[in-house]
Amino acid sequence: MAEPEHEALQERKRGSGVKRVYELLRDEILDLKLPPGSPIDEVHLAERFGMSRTPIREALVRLAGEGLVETLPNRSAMVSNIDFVNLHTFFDAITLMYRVTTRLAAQYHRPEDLDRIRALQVSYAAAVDAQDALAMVAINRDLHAAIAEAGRNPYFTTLTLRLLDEGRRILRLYYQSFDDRLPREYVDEHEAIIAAIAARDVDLCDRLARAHADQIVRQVQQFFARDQRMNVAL
Amino acid sequence: MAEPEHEALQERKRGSGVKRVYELLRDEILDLKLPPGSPIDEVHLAERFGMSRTPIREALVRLAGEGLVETLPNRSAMVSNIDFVNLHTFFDAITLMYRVTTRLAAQYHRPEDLDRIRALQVSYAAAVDAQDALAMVAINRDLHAAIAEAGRNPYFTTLTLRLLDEGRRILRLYYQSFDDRLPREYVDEHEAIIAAIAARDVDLCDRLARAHADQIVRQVQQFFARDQRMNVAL
DNA sequence: GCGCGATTTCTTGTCGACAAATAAAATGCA
DNA sequence: TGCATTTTATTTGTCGACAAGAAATCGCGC
Repeated sequence: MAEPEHEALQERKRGSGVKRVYELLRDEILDLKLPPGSPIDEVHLAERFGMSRTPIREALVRLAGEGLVETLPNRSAMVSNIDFVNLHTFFDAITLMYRVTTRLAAQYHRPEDLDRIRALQVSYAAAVDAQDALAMVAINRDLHAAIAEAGRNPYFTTLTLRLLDEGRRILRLYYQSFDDRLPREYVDEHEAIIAAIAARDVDLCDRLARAHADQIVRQVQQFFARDQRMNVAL
Repeated sequence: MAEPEHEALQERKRGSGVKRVYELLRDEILDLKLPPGSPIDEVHLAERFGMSRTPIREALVRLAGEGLVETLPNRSAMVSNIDFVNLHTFFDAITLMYRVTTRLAAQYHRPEDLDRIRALQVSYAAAVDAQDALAMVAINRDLHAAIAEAGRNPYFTTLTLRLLDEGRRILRLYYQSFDDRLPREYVDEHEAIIAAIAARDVDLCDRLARAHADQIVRQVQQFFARDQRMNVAL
């Protein structure tokens, strides 16, 4: 019998329910705590969070809108699968978004954007030094999200965020394969990109972002190519 | 007293309610029948569609996810405003998506894609000949959507669709300014793009798509620059 | 023992109702 | 009369319940 999530026997405020379950469910999906393909039972979640099915439902609809859960009519929703067959479409998209958002950041960033980006870069380097792969993945997402924000194009920012989140699941599979020796080179590449943004050098940003993305893509592809899990997951 | 939408006193099937109200509401927003900024009353919609508030609510959540309605906590949802100040971000985004999806279409299209695209192009030319601006806008959307589909990258396709829909509202304002003499040149440009896709000429696709997008952007920008409505809407 | 249909169970989709939160109206006071 | 405060009214957010659809179970005939 699942307890109603320790702290919250009562709801704190009126609109907080959906937000809580949305964010937590989201995190659990992206952290692979809820494995792709696993079914999602509404009543189960309702008792777990100690609330009615209505707010659960709304959270699921939102997650479905972002492609994180799939819903079939009259059947249980499930955590959406990672499409290994068409993984290249993901790589194409995130490579382009890396390039575009970095270019725009070079054009439109403001001083406070650079402060945020540099602070994240410090955290990123610390995570690499500490060999903390999980933190590294999470901060990498936040770093590129901050760069996208600095570009100030909401359409590109939205797509980039979606790709970064989807990428969190993929990188999770990737980085958990080598628990030691996190690549120091990403830190240097980030450093170069940030410098190019600060210098407002658009072309250099484009080249660096493309090289950065290509490098990640190459490594992840190599990993999936030699890993059996890929074929199993098909 | 609003009648429950003529035909449907009873629901046809179980899951059809949300879909119906979602699509209709969506169309009304994109056709500017529901002007930007107008509030959306849930109970009003509920009686209008002859159903409970629950499915209405779900449709609104979905529309909010696509950015077509904005919701404030404990306050009425409203049709999202068109952000004239940052219109250039929209133009940047749709220009890039035109280029990318057309390139990808050249690479990955299949014969049946070309059939669909050519059929839409015929409809488009017919709409131009008939001086039907509304149909022209709608078919233009479907045509570029079909091109994006042929490119087979769901991330780009999703963003392109969102931009095309948002663009439907903007083009609506634009085209209703001149009711006669619809530009024949767009037909020719489309024709050239389709030929380049069929020839699988990626570079040509890129150039043509960019020129096509730039041309539309230029015209619309000129329109908004000289139109007072822009400043009013700020 | 096994295939196939009926029945039961289980989960979702929808409903009507109630309470919280906000907006609007009315009241009191200077 | 003008402003602050209380009261009312409207609208959302959440709830529990019920019915429809689909999956699982059971029963029956072969």
